[in-house]
Amino acid sequence: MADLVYQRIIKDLTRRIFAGEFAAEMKLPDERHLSTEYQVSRSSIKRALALLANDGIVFKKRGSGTFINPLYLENQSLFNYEGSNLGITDNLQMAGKKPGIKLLEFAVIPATKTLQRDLFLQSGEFVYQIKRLRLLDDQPFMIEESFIPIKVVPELNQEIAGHSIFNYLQATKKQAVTKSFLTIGAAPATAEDQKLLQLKANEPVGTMAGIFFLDDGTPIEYSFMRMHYQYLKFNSFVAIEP
Amino acid sequence: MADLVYQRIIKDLTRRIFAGEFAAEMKLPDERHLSTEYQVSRSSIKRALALLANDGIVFKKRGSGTFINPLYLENQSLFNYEGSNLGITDNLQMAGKKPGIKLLEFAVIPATKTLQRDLFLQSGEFVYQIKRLRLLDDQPFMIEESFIPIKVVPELNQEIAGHSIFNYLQATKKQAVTKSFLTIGAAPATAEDQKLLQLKANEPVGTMAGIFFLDDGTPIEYSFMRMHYQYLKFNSFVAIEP
DNA sequence: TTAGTTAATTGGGTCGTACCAATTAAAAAA
DNA sequence: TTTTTTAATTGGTACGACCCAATTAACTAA
Repeated sequence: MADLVYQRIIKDLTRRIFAGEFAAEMKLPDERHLSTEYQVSRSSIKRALALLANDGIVFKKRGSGTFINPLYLENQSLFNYEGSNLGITDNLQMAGKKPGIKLLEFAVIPATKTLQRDLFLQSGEFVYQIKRLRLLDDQPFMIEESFIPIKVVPELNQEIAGHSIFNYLQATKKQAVTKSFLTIGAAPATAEDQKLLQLKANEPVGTMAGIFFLDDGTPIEYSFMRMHYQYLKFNSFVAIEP
Repeated sequence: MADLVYQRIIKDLTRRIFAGEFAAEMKLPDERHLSTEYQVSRSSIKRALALLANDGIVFKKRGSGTFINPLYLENQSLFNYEGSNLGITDNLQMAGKKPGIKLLEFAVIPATKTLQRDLFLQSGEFVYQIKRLRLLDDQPFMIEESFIPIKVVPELNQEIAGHSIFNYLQATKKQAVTKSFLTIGAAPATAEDQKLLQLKANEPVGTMAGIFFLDDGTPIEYSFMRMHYQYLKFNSFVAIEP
């Protein structure tokens, strides 16, 4: 993973940032200095910094320097899309917790109108309906209901659904889920939410609904997630062109 | 705008894509061909294509080519972020509702340690503390507490704070807010939330905390927002590198 | 024909140079 | 001292060279 120069730089700079090495000035050394320090070209440094800036970890001011985004230090996102997959399982491992999955339901149903549109299916096609409870260190935190077209993984079964489906796809078909379109929201907890997520009466759930795509643009899954509100920390860096 | 090479390429390629020039194969010419065609270096072509891929307009497959994302042609609005400003007011106008602002508090306070760090202020600098209730069609939906450095807009007063500050900045200083770093979450409603937002006992609030930046990277505002949960709908297109 | 191998195609990564543009620091002038 | 001018600093853009890696097309052998 870190065999590429710019990825190595990103990894190390991120580590140093979170270790507080630049906390005094909240500013990174200039590009030319980093270039000689890491013994790589300035181009590679620029590439690494550009990606860090794109994630909102740092931001650059021409003529002034590259500065650390202080908010990023505070809120290390639960859904910190690093690595090679967008799946929940993978990202939570990075948070240092042990992810778990409890399969609640597993069925095959005809795709509804909405699913046909969202997953680009023809009328009459079928999808898996998979309801799972996600755990962190054996503590439930999210209810996930997923719909996956049968034609994508005809061999899917309860055994596979008990683990990370994205990991299975990547292992067997070498197809990584690299894009997603999500809608984040909040809602009062239902009775089921309260029971499964161990919520008190007035505690809400965070919701995430969205489509996941393979690298080639194929929509592969529609998911609706309800999670313990304390676990919904979604960081977003938005930049629009002037 | 289009005086830069890669921006010129992006603009022209986008035009050609939507004109259907490549609709037959849904594939762009290879990078080396584009390089000679546009009489620019392959590096610039790569840069342009990388940005197009980043927006989900095309996707690249090593060894195969650069392909047009059919989803983008079919449902452009899904991926597009329109507008020239990030402010709440502006975006909600698009939803067709009439935005309103009720000023709750307006004060000048010394920047706290956290604010000093988040807004890159020196010790001893002052900020406006502005608490506002946001309305849509005269219906309250969000409590917003903002902190803006005095030095950015020394002339700010209660009159101005009663309207969109971002619009004021753009109108008077020609400085648009083009970047933001937000953390989205959910929380149970406090007594104040319930009163101001007319929430029932078990109904939660959505929270958004973040920094807003000018185009040049200057942090201009730290905001903490608590909104009626039905109004928290945050769309996010995430793509990671394979 | 089929299966396996090789070559060509195509995007990816790295390096280094050159110059530009915005900011800041230093120096000079008022 | 204050203001203005100049120089140094720092990120931005562009170019082109070189090689790598994944895919596809062409070729070869069974």
